[in-house]
Amino acid sequence: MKEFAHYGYAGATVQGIADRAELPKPNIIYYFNNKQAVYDKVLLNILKLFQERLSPITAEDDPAQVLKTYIHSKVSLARDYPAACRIFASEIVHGGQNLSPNMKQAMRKWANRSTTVFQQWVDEGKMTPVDPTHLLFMIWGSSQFYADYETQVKTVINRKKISRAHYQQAAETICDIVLRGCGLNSG
Amino acid sequence: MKEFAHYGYAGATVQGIADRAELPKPNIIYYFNNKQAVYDKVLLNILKLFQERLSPITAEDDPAQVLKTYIHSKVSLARDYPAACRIFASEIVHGGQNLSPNMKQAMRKWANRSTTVFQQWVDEGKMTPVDPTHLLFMIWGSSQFYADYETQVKTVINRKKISRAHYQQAAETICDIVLRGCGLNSG
DNA sequence: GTCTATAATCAGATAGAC
DNA sequence: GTCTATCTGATTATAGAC
Repeated sequence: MKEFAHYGYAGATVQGIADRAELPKPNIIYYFNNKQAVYDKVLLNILKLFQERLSPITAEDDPAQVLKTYIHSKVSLARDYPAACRIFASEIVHGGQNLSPNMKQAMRKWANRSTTVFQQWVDEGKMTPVDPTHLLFMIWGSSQFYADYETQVKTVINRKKISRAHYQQAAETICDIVLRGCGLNSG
Repeated sequence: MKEFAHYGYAGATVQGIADRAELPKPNIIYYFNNKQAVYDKVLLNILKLFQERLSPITAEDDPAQVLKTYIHSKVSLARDYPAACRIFASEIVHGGQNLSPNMKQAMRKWANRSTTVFQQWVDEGKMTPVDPTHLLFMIWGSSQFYADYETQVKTVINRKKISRAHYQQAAETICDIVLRGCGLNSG
C-alpha cells in the first residue's frame, strides 16, 4: 500500500514492494503472480476497509447525529489510513480502470441508499431541502481532502504533520457547516 | 496534459505524448530535453491557469457574493479543465515532489490571505464563527471533487457524462450549504 | 517454498542523416 | 529543425538450483 500510495500504480515497482516487505523480488511474483494482481488485492482490501470503518447513513435516529457520526468516521479514516485513501483517490483520478463492475455497483448502491435517506429527511421536514447527491459529494470531498491533499494541508498550515487536534477541528468544522447548512442545528 | 492526467507521471510515456501531438518521439525530447521537463512545464501552466481562472477572495463587497463567485469559478474550473485539475490532484496525492518551493510558498500565501479575510468577516460579525482554514479546505475539497472524482460522480449519478446542469446544481448546492453554514443567508 | 541468475520487454534518451 | 534507427537502463517476469 505504501509503495502504490507513494508512486502510483505505474511508478510502483515490484522491487520496491519486495524491499518494504524485506523479501526477495521473485517471492512477490510467486505469491501474487504479477504486479497487477498485487494491486488488485490492495484495492480490494481498501474497499473492505472502507466498508468496515464507515458508519452507515440510515433513516433511524436523528439526522444530525447520523451525519455527525458519519463525518467523524470519514475524517478518522483519512487520519488513520491515509495511504489507503490516497490509493483509492489515485485510482479514481486516473479513471478507475482497475475497479471491477462489482465494486462500482457497490458504490452506486451505497450512494443511492444514502441519498434516499437524505431525501426522506427532507420530505419529513427534518432537513432544509438540498440536493441529496451533491450533499453526499460535499461530505465526501471535504473529508477525503485531509488524506488526498495532505501535502497541501501541511503546506498551508505550515506544519510537518497534521496533529490529532487538527483532524478533530476539521471534523467539527465540517459537521458545523454541514449541519447548519442543512438546517440541523442540534447540539 | 491528457497523457499525464490519464496515466500519472510514471505511467505517461513520451511516445504517448508524441502520438497525441502527432509528432515523432525525439521531437518531444528535442523541444523539452526530457520527460521531467515536459511535466514541469505542464505543472507550471496548470498553476498559471488556476491563478487566472479563480476569482480572488477579498474583504471588499459582501461575503456572500465573494464566496458565491469563488465557488462558481472553482466548479467551472473543474468542469472546463478536468485534466489540469486531475494532474494537480495526482501530484499532491503522490506527495507534491515536483512542486517547487516557490509554488508551495504561493499556495501558502494565497491561503493565508483568504483565511485572513474569513477571520475579518467573523470579527466584524458578518459571519458565524467557523475555523477559516477548514472552511477553505471544505470549499476546495467540495469543488475539486467534480474533477478529481469525476469517475465516481459518473458512477453514482449513472451517466456517461456530467452535464452542465449537474455542474450548475453542484455549485448551487455547495453555495447553499456553505453560505447557510456560515450564517450568510442573502439571496 | 525460497532464492539467485537471467531472459524479455519496454521506455527514455541519443546519434546522426537530411 | 526534423526524423529514422539505435543504444542504454530499468523493470517485469521466468528458469531452475536448493
